[in-house]
Amino acid sequence: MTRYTPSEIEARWQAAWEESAVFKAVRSADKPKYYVLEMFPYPSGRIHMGHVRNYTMGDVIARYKLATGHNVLHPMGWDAFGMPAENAAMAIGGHPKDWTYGNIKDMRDQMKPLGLSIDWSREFATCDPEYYGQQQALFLDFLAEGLVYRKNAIVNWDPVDMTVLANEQVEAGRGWRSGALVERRELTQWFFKISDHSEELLSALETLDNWPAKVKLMQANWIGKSRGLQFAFSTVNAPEGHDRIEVYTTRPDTLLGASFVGVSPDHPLAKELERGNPDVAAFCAECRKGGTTEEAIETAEKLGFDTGITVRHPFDTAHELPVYIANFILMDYGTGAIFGCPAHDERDFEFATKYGLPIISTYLPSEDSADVLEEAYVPAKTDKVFYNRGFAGEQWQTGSEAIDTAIAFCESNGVGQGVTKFRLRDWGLSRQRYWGCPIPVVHCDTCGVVPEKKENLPIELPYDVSFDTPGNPLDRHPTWRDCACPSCGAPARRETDTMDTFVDSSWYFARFTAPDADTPTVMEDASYWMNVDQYIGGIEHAILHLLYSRFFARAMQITGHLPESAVEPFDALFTQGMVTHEIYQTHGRTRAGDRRGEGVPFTRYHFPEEVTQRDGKMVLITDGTEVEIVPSAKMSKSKKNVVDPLNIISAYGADTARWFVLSDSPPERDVEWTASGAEAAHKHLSRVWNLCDRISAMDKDAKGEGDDDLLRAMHKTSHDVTMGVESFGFNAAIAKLYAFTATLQKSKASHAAQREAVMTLAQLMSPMTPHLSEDIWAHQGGEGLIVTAPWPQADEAMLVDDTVTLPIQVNGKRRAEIQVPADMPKEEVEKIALAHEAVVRTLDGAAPKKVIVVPGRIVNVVA
RNA sequence: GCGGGCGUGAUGGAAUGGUAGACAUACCAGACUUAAAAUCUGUUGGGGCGUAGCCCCGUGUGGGUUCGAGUCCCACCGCCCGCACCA
Repeated sequence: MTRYTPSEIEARWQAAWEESAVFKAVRSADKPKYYVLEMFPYPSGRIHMGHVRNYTMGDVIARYKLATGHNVLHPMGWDAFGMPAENAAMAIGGHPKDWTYGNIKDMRDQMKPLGLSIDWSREFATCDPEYYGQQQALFLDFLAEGLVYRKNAIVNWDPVDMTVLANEQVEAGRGWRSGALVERRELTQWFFKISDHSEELLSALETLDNWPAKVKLMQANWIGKSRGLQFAFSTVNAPEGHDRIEVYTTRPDTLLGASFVGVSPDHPLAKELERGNPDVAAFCAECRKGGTTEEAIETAEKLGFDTGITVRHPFDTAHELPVYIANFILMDYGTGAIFGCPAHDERDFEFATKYGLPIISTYLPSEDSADVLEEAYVPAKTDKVFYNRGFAGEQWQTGSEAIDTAIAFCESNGVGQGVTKFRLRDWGLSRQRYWGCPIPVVHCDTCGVVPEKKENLPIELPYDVSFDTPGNPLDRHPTWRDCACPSCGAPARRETDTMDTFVDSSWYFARFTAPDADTPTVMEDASYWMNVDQYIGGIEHAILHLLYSRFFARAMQITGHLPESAVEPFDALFTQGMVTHEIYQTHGRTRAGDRRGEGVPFTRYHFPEEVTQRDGKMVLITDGTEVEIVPSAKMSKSKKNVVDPLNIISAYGADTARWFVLSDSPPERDVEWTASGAEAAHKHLSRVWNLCDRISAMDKDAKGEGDDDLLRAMHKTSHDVTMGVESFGFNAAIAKLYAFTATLQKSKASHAAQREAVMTLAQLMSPMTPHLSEDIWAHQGGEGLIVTAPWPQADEAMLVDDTVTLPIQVNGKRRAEIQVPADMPKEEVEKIALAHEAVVRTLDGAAPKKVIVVPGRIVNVVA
């Protein structure tokens, strides 16, 4: 008997696949195409279990589609620009380019042993000039089309990374990567006009039937559509040029409940007043300070400054309202000014109470409700309420109805107009960094901003830069920075900002369809391969990456780089869970002389390979100290709860790692990596291997028993596994494979039947454990490679048994079961069921009222 | 606050409205072995009885729809995630 030695067989079959070029994607008309893509990795230098899980899922789909007769495109690349490369250069010296390409080589070497069905001939990195040069070409086309523009803007400035961040990259007031508190700065920046597509990006979400509802919802919330009324208050005693204050409201039905007008500290009126009044200036400065931190937002008191200015109510010009500068009003939402309706808004209520402003209700729960409110009355917009100060529509109506009628009324009476606003703002793409795609424009004193000529692309990054001073090295690089104006030829200055790395990942999926083309895409290839049929990645990209990619697909369609059919580039999206692990920790106290002081408690973390189980406790291998176990959490280097895929591959083989990451949990949920689970996966693969050996050694002519049962089980397994793979039910599919393996192990069937069974088992396992499957296939004399063998078809006739076991319920409780032929008529089943001893006993002489027979399923007797 | 999701054995989790707990882990018992490892076999939701068997209870809690509910509906409790001074 031979032994299952993955290291040997895995290398052998990987070589065989490479030699036969089975994974090379070929365009041809004879087969349907299938494009499966996993979100490409950042080349940090090491693969982790999350990568293994992500790519294994994609691989299962890709191999399954290959076996079911598709032309499969399954590419891999590198999201290679970004700050870690510069940080590494600053920390350890060296050059971002060398660091990045070194990491790519390392990671490719670590990834190849996984045996993924990737067409490596299409590989590229976003830092390849051949890629980012085409990105620059795209940028120029977008510029010509008005999809990208330049403006002065208040931007989020990350003081640690010394760069600008998009709103999407600010999390709770901190930079998404550095964690530093974000500051406001005013700079001239490049922007993609994504906001022009807000409506489109929102409404098209409805067409994405195979996207998780959660992701669609998150995008919808992010785009943030609201319908409301925009109108102006005329001011009474405001400075010149401020005779009107534009406000936006989503609740125009509460207009008669207005008791004050509030403007943002960044509103032009506030800024005007600030210049002439030190008190206003002091107040505004106070508001701007630290206003972006989460704590500040949660705890900040509503602060207001009475400007002394008043405005006239549009419906009653004799009625004047005070104008406050208020800290809770955001300049970049709506018009930066609101009217306050304390009766129906908690925030306004708090403000009004504090500053002694009137609280005027416009609607109440009922006609006889008291008109003095103790707190803001804020019912759901779908609730019907009584409008005691309504001005349009019925007295009794829902908030939604009232809003619609109020907008119509205001429009026809010349008080503003109904407008739709979006929360989504334009995407600022300028970054003051070196390691990114240079923005291909030139600043000329006479011509202004001049696009670079396409024939000069790519504008390559210079290699000779240094990172010894903070800021952008391109700014300090005269020979690169200084150039001739593409328009007039006079000395000019290259744009030294580079593009946000999210640009790089917003079209890579399209580039994979023609990775070597000297245009961004080739329409013929894009038309054939697009869309991505199945996209797989982490939920953390639910908003940013996916929204930007959807915008890019539209922009590329407008500029003729993608067919119209590709405006939604990802037909199906799957967001997979993380790989988690228990955390092992012990506690200690610092010794004398520690810089933290003496006797300070601290936590020590231990790698999984440093602990072992002894007498039912987890202890340190070195000295037997018991460790505290913290429940499973995302693998993280700092907590040391990591398992290196390379160690698993060398200990058990890639097939074991692949099998295990899919086996224990549904793919969308987190999976906990456990040593015993990995062990079990490996044992199972060994069992299958031994099974194959045993069958090979059988007497070829021996008669067996139970051939039919075995083959029925085989067909059922084929059916169940196929359903599982099709619906991302990998864990359930694997359970069926475990069960079938046990059946086969116990089988006494003939050699022919067992051989067929083990070959089918190998095929059904092949998307998960491709190397082992190839080996079994070869051992059993299978034709060609298993990867190209057609997927097993379950024979419908073999899925139904001749006899079935029917449970019999009496009043919904199971009382007995009977074996009957599958095709027995209902009446006869009913007769047998009612005659059953247990049924008779339970009925106790009572006549059944009704008998429900669900063929092949169940019998229920209603007494 | 708004929006969404989830609650099933010791654990991860199965279950087109049709026998709840598949499969795996863990535990326990047994076989093989001088012994251990490995391997194999078996048991394991709770309770009860007259114990080849049968009965009762059981999918967070309480209701409802249904011949039949883990699954559908309502309310509540708990946990998780996303968004958030958004006018």
